[in-house]
Amino acid sequence: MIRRLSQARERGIPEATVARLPLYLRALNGMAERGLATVSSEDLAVAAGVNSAKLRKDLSHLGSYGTRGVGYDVEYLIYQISRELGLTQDWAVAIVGVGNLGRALANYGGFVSRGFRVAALLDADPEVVGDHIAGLTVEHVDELEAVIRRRAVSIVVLATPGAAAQQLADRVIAAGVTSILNFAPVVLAVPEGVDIRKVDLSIELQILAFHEQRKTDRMTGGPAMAEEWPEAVDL
Amino acid sequence: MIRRLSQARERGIPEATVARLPLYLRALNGMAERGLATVSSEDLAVAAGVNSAKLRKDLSHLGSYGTRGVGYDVEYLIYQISRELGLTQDWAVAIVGVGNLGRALANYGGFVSRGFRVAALLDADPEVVGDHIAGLTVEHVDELEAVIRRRAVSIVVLATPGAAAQQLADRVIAAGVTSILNFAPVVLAVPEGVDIRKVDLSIELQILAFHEQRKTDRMTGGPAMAEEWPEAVDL
DNA sequence: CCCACTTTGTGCACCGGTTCACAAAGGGAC
DNA sequence: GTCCCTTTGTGAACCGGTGCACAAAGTGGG
Repeated sequence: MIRRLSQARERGIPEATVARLPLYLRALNGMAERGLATVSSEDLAVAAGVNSAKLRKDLSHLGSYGTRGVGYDVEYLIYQISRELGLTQDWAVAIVGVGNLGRALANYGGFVSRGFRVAALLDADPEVVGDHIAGLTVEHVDELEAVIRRRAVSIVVLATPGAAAQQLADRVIAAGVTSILNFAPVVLAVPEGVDIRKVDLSIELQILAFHEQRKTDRMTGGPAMAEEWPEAVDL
Repeated sequence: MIRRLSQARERGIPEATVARLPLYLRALNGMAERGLATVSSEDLAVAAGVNSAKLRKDLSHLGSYGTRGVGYDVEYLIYQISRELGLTQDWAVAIVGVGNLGRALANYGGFVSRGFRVAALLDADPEVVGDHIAGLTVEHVDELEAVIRRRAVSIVVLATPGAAAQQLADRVIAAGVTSILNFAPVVLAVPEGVDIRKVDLSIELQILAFHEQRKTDRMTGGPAMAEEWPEAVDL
């Protein structure tokens, strides 16, 4: 991949920084609503739950948008971060799978607020097709490719059972989509150039359980040598 | 914090490894269902979507459970990972906030499957309290502390609007809960020793949008020097 | 204009995590 | 028992990201 860019400033923003920009944006929007004109890195960092040095380094990757001795202009910084994240344009999102989760996502206000527009709902169940949810009519998943093209969908949210996810991912990718948010509990195989993000409720709970166990173990005096495969269990 | 453990093997499992163990577990369960007795690090790594060296190093933190020249015993490894994650015990989970998302979570099968049991649903809306969802009756959030104690809840899922989340977090922590899965779009402040995990749909979409913009920019020849605050916008 | 004060932007040391590459260990054939 | 093949477990180099600490830059008061 060629790395030559016309900009003098190299535009390689670290992934970890990108993941935090939405956090800063949210904190800044709260501040703008409360009428603050400027904010220091220290205050913004506290509001976003990070340390101030990290915040300053993150922002420095976008450019030099602060004023020493003063801080950052709230509105200006909101604009710069929004632009960097691509939220100044509007993104058509299709939700595939209109079960409990798909419905929740369709009705979730947080989507619409910032540049995202739910443009289509699709499902395979004839029982569900035709339902009206969040101002949209559920379409049959057979129409997937046509809908993606017609509505200029660029981001697809997969909220289907695990078994269907890979096949659907293949189809949306074939239809030209390169950004997928996957809620199905499977590891999707995708070609180079396609971005997948995964949200897995069950994994999050398991991570919590690990730490919870660790905490209670500590109080009750450790795992009591339970290192071995118990006799009772059958290999 | 005292770091003396009776075990010879130091039990400090890296956070990154903990986050992948559920992935391995899922892949292994699939293999067990298909009747595989043993699996090599290479095959398991492919199924989990990681590289095999990483997989082996991850598993080595749990102990030396493989056989050189052969691979890992599927059932045995399932047991070891489950035990490490604390899934051999059952965890009572309370879901606070029974809106669209809370309902979806309550009905989500993936919870129950592995050691987790939804033990309570709570909401502030009198309209919702008393509803029967997934075999449970929604209780009023005033009962929060009593319910946590009575049902021995150790993990709380917050699926409320952002405005209510911090206050509710404070209450569940005061009631003795130290593991929280937060879906509300706010940064929660919590004391030392409390584990928070956050799932934020809007942030995931924004990260996708960033990369999507980057990809389309590349095709259309870059951001065309759009570095400056446009004249039209009012500071 | 100059000085004291505030706050940004960043060089640098550090740290956790990833990857490579290989020695060690076990299995199976003969 | 010996040899060859497979696959694990891990030392070591590497890499991205974090946090400290400070110089540079700007503000406001006198």
